[in-house]
Formats: sequence, structure tokens, C-alpha cells
Amino acid sequence: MQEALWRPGTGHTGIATRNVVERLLAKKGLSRFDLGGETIVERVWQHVHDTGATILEQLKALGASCDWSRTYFTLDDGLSRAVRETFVRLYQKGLIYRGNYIINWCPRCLTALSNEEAEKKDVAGKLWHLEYPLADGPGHVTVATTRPETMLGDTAVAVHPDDERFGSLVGQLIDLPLTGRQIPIVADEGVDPEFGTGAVKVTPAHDPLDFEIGQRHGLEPIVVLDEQGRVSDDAPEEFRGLDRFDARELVVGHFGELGLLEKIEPHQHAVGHCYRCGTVVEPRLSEQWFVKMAPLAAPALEAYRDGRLTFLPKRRGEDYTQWLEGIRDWCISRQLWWGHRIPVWYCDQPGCDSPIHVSLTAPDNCPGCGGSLRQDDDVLDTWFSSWLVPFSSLGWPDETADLAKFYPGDVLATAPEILFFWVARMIMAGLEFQGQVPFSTIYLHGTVRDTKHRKMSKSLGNGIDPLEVVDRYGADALRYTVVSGMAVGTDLILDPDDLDSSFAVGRNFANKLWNIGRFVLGNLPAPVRPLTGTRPDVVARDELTVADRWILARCEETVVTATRAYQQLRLNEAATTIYHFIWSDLADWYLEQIKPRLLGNTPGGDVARAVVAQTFDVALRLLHPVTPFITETLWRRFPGRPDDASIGVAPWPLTDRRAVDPEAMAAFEKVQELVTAVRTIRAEYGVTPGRSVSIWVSHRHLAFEEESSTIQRLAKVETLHFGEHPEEPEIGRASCRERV
RNA sequence: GGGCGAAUAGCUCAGUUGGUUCAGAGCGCCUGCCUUACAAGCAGGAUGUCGGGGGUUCGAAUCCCUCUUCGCCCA
Repeated sequence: MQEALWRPGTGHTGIATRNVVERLLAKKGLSRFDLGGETIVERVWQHVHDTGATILEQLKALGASCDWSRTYFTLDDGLSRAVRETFVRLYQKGLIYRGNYIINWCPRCLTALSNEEAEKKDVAGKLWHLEYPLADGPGHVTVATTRPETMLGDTAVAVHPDDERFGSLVGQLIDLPLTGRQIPIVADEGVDPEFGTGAVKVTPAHDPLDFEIGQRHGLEPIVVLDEQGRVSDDAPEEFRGLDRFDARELVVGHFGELGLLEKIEPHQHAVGHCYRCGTVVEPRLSEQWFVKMAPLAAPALEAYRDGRLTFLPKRRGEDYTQWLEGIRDWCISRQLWWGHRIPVWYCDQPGCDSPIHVSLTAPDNCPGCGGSLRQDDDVLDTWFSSWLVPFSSLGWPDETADLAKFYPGDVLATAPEILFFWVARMIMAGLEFQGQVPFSTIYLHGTVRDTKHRKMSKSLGNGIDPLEVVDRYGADALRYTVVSGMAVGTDLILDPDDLDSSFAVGRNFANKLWNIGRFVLGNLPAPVRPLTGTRPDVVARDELTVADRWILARCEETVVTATRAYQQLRLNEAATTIYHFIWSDLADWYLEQIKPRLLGNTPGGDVARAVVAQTFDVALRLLHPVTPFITETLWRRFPGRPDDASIGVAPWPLTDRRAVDPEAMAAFEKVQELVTAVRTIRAEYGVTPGRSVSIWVSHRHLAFEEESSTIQRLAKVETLHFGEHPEEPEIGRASCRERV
């Protein structure tokens, strides 16, 4: 038996959680600025306890087989210790640094974001062509920009060095309108001559590319937009305090009045939006902490290339590769008070020669000068704790037994949208701190969407509450619907306005399964005879009917197919294979076939019971991962089952080659064909179900004689003749011949 | 702008390496049935030039090219 651990945990989701609590406060007419930090933190904890419990309850309701005695939360002491340990180690290794760089800033959440947290969305914007007059003499340079308000912070105009259109202008000065400042024209390789006019305005404090150009040319950045996205005091007085979009209009208006607005073009481009609140992100120069990613990315890339990592669907591996190849440093500091405080202390004593201390625990005094210390106000990106979970949840940095036993894991199942946020980073952390990838297979499942293929969300109101579905149809119905409907790499479309129809497959099947169980178990008053083994009452091979051999062979096929499908994580295939076996083979045919034997008016009841018990037991075990509740309930009710038995730990059905039986398969299929043919003819000629018919079967088959009573019963046949009908009846002859 | 994916029955989708078993499932629809596990069921049935066009092949839903329409990721 293989031992597996599913340790259920929840994350503190920094910005998201804070925003939710803010909304709660807003309902009471309070803003986050009205309450002291500590009060808010209390509210946040309360919220976290509530939602965390809800999430775990939902998991339970859905039948997740977690170790509920070992839940964790990313702000727990143990996981927090792992976070500090990681920070300190990476810092000591030179992989964490602090510096002034352009970061994505959310003016609403008032915090820095990582590149991944600034979601690029295509928007229909504009391209403003602004004329910048030359300082000496007539003429101007036209620059094109999508953010004209940032011109207030321009410190240069740049052109490509090989661009002959501007060759003579490089080195000249420009009178920057509205500011009274003069700025140079510089030549820089980073300029795309194809974009706009070929000349770009350079705003080092508000654009990453401009920042680099500024560095290369020694330009002083001017921060003209503050934390809230308003024009700062470093801009001309007229604009100060204006919201960035109001400032944009005013700037453009002034250019128009000055006759310096050459033209405005529509322009489709990607703009970063805060992934937690949707606000347009502002690139902004700011002092933050970063992780140097290239050294971590290289081994992660290598692990994929040499086959230690497999993605399902496969193409996701390309996304992973691309992201790692273009890896950029990770901004990990957040201007929040909800999360792991950055384990850095500053000494503010003038003249102290050790102003920064990075430490696992809070130092009492400055080791340099003995003065008092101040901890960094910021917290870490929530993903800085999440990327450690594969080992921090197992007790790391302690060398625990759990860690030794359960690291590395095997399969990670998660959503594709967090491939970079979480999956790639877990791989990097696993390699860095454990020397091994945390899992070898990454299963990226689909997304549940509505009938317009939109993701379900609270704001759209198109969500489905899983607990409501569980309440209405049961968890097994929900699970079967989702599992059977979602092939690897595909989404699942469900209609939030028609749950009945959306979950009909699962609901119907769960119901069918239950009824099959009632019928089968109701006819198993005592433990059945064994089908294999050495006990004296073992069922002998020649006691089995064609139907018995057929269902045993079909069962064997199902074990093989379903097991392979599970192993390949083709869960929909596993689910539908078992579904077909249970409903079509077992219920529609086999249970119908054995009724006379079960009811006792035909000999062989004990054999039928043995076979049905065996095949149904196997089917339940195969199906248990998909519909755990019903299968467990039914399985435990088999006669002779110990009180403490659970299908959850029952052995997986083994393949048994002895059950392979092509002869019985072919024979019973012939019987099925005959029954179906007769039924079809009956329907075609409107023979009422209550009426018996006589049939002549020209095609001879041994199974027709062996299973003649089955044929008679299932096709409502009074007398079954073999050979040609003496009077050549018209009715039904052709159809019957076609099929039999 | 770069990369990738998808278009199959009214709806939602399977279809693993081209070939008897490939044109399928569920839902919906039509017909008949309360047949002693199940009407959330049983039996029978209809429906598709597998997005358009071209090509490779003895043979294509499956491989290649192209067009159209959607979607995703990255810049």
C-alpha cells in the first residue's frame, strides 16, 4: 500500500484578504484609515478564521479525503519560521536585495505588486503625438505617448542611434512644455524606431524602459505621481494634487492650446491592472525588496528539460519555459500590515556602520552601535510563503519525519492561472532548499465557466455555490458531473441558471448507483461463495453461465481500462468507463439476466450472487475516487464486512487475466444483438410490451440455446424457434436477418 | 507584435500513435411503457458534407497548407 498525505491548508492571501475586510468595514461607513492598525488586524483575523473554516467545510462537504487533524495556515508559527529562514538564506546568498526600481504600483491598494500581479489587459487607448520644441532655433521633435501626463516627469527624449531621421538632433536640448525645464535628446539602443515617431519621451521614474535609458545616460528621475496616483509636488504647481487621469486631460488640453498637439490616434495596447482590485497599475520608481530570480530559474528550467517535470496538458510546459526564460526579478515587499513582516531591522543612529540587519529573530539592539532598531514596516508578498508550502507544511526548516516521508510529492493538481505565481516558484524553492523538485507531474485542470464561457465570479453573479449543489443533488452527483465532464486541458461549461440540467448526469448516475446497490445488496443475504481460491465451496468454472463469464470479462476489461485512465490522469475517461460498465453492462444486462436465479425459481442463485457481488464490489472500488459517499455506504453493507471496514483503504482491484474470455464476450454479445433486434422489430411494428411473440432465428449460435430463457424474458418472446419459419412471414424478417 | 490552442448531433463535449469495433457520450427531442432496484427509470428512435477550401495517402474527424471565427498566454 502506498501512503499519501493530503494536508489541507489555507493561505493568508495578503491584499485580497485585506480588501475583503475593507469592504466589510466600508459597509459600516469606515475606511481602513479610520481604524488603528491593530483593530483592523483583529478584524482580519476574525475574517480569516471564518473564511478558513468555511473553505475547509466546503472541502469536507465535497468529500476531500484530507487529514483534518493537521490543517495549516500560512501565518502559523511554523510556516512563518520557514518564511524567515528562506529570506535570511537567500539574503545571505546575495539573492535578495533592496533597491530603487520601477515597480507596479496599485494606487488603490497602495502597495507594490509583482509583475505577475499586474494583469495585462488589452484596452482601447490613444496615442498622443506631442511636439517638443527645440531649445535652440525653430523646429521640434514629435514624441508619441500613451500616458501624456507623465511628460511632467520627462528628463530626456531618446532616439535610436542608427535612426537617420534624428542624427543631427542628438545632443541638442528641448524646451519641455509646461515645465520650464530643458531636457536633452539622447541616442539609445533601447528605442524602437518603429514605434510612433521613432522619438520617445523618457520618464525614468514612471516606465521601466525609460528607467534603464535614464540609468545609461545619467538622467535624474523625477517622481511626478504619488502613491495615490496624484501629481506630486515635484511637478509644476498647476498640476499638483490632480488625479493622474485628470492631469492627463489637462496636459493634453494645454498642448492643444499651445498648438503642440500634432494628432491623437486610437491605439490598442496592454495595460497592467491590479489583480486584486482591477485598478490600472502605475509603474513607479520605488524602494522595494527583490529576489534575484535568474539563479533560481536556471535549475527549474533544467528540471523540465531533462524530464523531471511533466505537465498535463503538455503545452503548459511551454508556458512554463517561456516564463522562466524571460524571468525578471521578483518584487516581494508589500506595503500592507497583513502578512509576514520582512525580517529586516534598521539602525537609524547617525554614523552607525551597520545600518541593516537581516535576522531570523528580532535583535534587541543594533549589533553595530548598540542603539535601538526599527523593523521594516513592509510585509512579504503572500506568494513568498506559498512557494514554500511543499516543505514548510511538512515542518521545514526542521528535519521532520513528515518531510522525510512525504517530500517530494508526486502530482500537483492546480489551476493554470497560478502556473507562474505558485507552481513555477514552488519548483524553484523546492530545488533551492530541498535539492529536489517538489512534485514530478503538474496537472493543470480546467475552469468552470458559465454558458457564455465566462469565468464564474461574484461581481458577475454567475457563480454556482457548490454547497447548494451538494444540498440539492449530493456531493457525488457534483463530483461525477465535474470529473466526467472535464477532459485534460478543457474547461467545463455549466449553467448557473439551470442546475437541474447542468448536474443531471451526476444526479442521475448517483441515483442509479444507489438503486443498483439496493437491489444487489437486497439479494445478498449472506456472504457469497468465493470465485477463486482453495475453499471447498469455490465456484467451479463449469457452474458459470455465458452471462456470468461475460460480466466477469467485462469487469476485467473495465479494471484495466479505468486503472490505466486513472494512472494517466484521464479522469473523465476513467469515470465514463466505469459509468458505462455499471449502467449498461451490469444494470441493463447482467442484473436482468440473473433475476430468475436470484429470485430462486432457477438453480444457480448462489453462483449469480457470487458473480454479482464480485463485479459490483470491483465497480464500487473503481468508482470510489469519483463518488466516495455512495460507494462507501454501499460497500460497507456487503454481508460479512467487518464493522470498521472502509472502501477508502480497500485494495485497488487487481487485474486477473483468468477472467479474460473472448469466447463468452462474443457469445453474450450475440445474445444482446438478438434481444435488441427483436425489441426493435417489436417497436417498429407497434407490438405492445405486454404481448408475447414467437420468433424464428435462422442464424444458429450456441449461446442462443444456452441463454434462450434470457432471450425470451428480455425480448418478451413466447416461443423461440430455430431455423426458417415454415410460412415465410413478411414481418420482421429483414430486420432480424440484418442484425442476427 | 510574438507563442499556443480550439472549431464534431439542438446544447456541453469525448475521440491517446491515420484503418474491422469511428462517426460517439451525456443533456435535450420523438414514440411506447408505473415490466415486482430505479419514471432522477425502462425499451425503441431521429439528428452531423467532424468550420470552409486545397493537398498527402490505397484510406483522413485524425497528417500538411490556406482561409474564417473564437479563446488563452506573453510583450
